[in-house]
Amino acid sequence: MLRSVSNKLTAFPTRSHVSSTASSNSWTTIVPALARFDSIGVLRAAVELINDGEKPDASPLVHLLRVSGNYGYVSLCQQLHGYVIKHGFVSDTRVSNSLMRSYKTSDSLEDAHKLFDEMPEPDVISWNSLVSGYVQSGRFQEGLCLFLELHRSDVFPNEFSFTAALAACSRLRFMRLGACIHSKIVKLGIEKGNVVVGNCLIDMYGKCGCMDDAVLVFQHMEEKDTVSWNAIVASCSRNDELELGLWFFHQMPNPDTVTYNEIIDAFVKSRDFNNAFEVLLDMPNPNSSSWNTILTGYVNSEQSGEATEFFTKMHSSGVRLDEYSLSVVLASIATLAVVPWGSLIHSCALKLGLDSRVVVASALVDMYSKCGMLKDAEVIFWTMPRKNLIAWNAMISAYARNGDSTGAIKLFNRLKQERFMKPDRFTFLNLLAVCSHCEVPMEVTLGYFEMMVNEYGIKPSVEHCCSLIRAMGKRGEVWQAKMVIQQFGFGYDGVTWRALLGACGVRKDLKAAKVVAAKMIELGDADEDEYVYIVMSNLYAYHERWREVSQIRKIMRDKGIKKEVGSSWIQGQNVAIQL
DNA sequence: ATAGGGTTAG
Repeated sequence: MLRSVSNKLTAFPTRSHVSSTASSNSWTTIVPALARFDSIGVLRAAVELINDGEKPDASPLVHLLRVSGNYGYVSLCQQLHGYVIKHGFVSDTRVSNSLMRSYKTSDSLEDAHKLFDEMPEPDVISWNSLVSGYVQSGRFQEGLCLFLELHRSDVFPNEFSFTAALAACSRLRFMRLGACIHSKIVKLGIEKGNVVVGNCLIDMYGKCGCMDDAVLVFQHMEEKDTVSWNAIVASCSRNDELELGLWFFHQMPNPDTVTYNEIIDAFVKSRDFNNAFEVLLDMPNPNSSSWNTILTGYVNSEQSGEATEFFTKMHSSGVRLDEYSLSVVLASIATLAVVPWGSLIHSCALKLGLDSRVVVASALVDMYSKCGMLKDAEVIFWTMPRKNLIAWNAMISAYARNGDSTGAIKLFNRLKQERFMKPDRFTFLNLLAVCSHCEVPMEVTLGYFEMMVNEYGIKPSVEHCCSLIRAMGKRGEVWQAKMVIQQFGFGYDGVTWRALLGACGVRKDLKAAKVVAAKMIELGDADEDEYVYIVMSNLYAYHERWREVSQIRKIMRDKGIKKEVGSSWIQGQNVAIQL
């Protein structure tokens, strides 16, 4: 954690050649300046003051740490940490807590946790700071574990302790734990008189799908602020209660940009793009989010063409494009696989300086891989300054999609070596998919499946099992695959049989296919039926059983099933996005 | 001189 053993703070460029302004400064003038505004100039002066031998006490140090943390000067924070240790400030919880905050804001959560572990007597603020650090960086489970640990410690939690924990429950859809925390809050008498706690409760119930409880909390709040109203409107929109949401909206005293964005989102979720667009044009202060909401709506409802058109409109209207605008439009381009548009957005990202943001870079990896440009995806991935699990998964799925099982497995092994990074169900989904599609030995595939269940405690989903079934079926282990289907209780799920039938089709195993097809017809899912007929007619044709082929073709004609003509999705012309 | 912790939108 500590890199500097020098007595001087060197991380921050000081202006030693300039006639020192520091001599005229002192902590009495610097501290109020640091307190009033985060300025690099004042920070520089403070660092010079320390290097000139003026010893700060706790308060200036707290300010210094806050400002250097806000600017992301990790190295300076680390050197100040050294200073703090050397001059015996570690036992000062205020100083240590502000050090923790600096590490958090400069994305060094691990350093913050280490410091926390070294603190002799962490107080409730230290705990809250660390819990919220985990929650804010998306590590919800770890945050909740710490929160529960706080309850077992001798430190007494306060209202601040609950808000981050509730936020984590919201994101994880942990309704039962959230409700437990709610009852604890009521017991401690915190519920009334704290707006933020109430807001978190509304949000938690809303995100967990408990609309009624969200409304109850809202109605019982003695004091409501804009966030409370926004949270209840958001809960309505999330739970497809457009009318109720509008009802709250019309009662709201002072709607702000977030409120209007929620209303846009509510319309978008009910596929009412006209009203969404009308709100966007009528609202007082639309921002990037307002536009992004509609853009996301198009992508989510699989209207990629509309999405790219809308993006062009955003650009020509002078809307400030942010990392979300770019990542969403990249997702729509990825489904269209129009390479020139993708490159255009890539250069747009470079120009805006957003290309190394995790969401943008992950979207670029995904876009290039869906356009079949694996090498470009690799370059983006390896040049990312920070990678989260989504980025790793995007790259593994890039290999999987392009049939490179060696690449996928290699990258998976790299991921396993990463500290603080744990493969999740999506990682294994891609890994198992590539194993089932390529010539990966069955025992290797089974090994990953078992690793997922035993080592990482991930419950296999239908999709995971389908990959396993496909892998077995392709190797002629149809009966074993049938056992997997039964064993995991997916016997009534047409998708699993479909996977097996597909595998039989690959192996040209007519005998096994007939058994599986009969099972699928018995389940009677219309969409699956269609697939059965196509696979079976191809199989009969392969075995030159023309009588059966014409019988099946007749059934297909009667049912109006048509065979899609195979074609490539990659497009390479007609640049329609104008930037 | 003396400001370490919390919530809502894509």
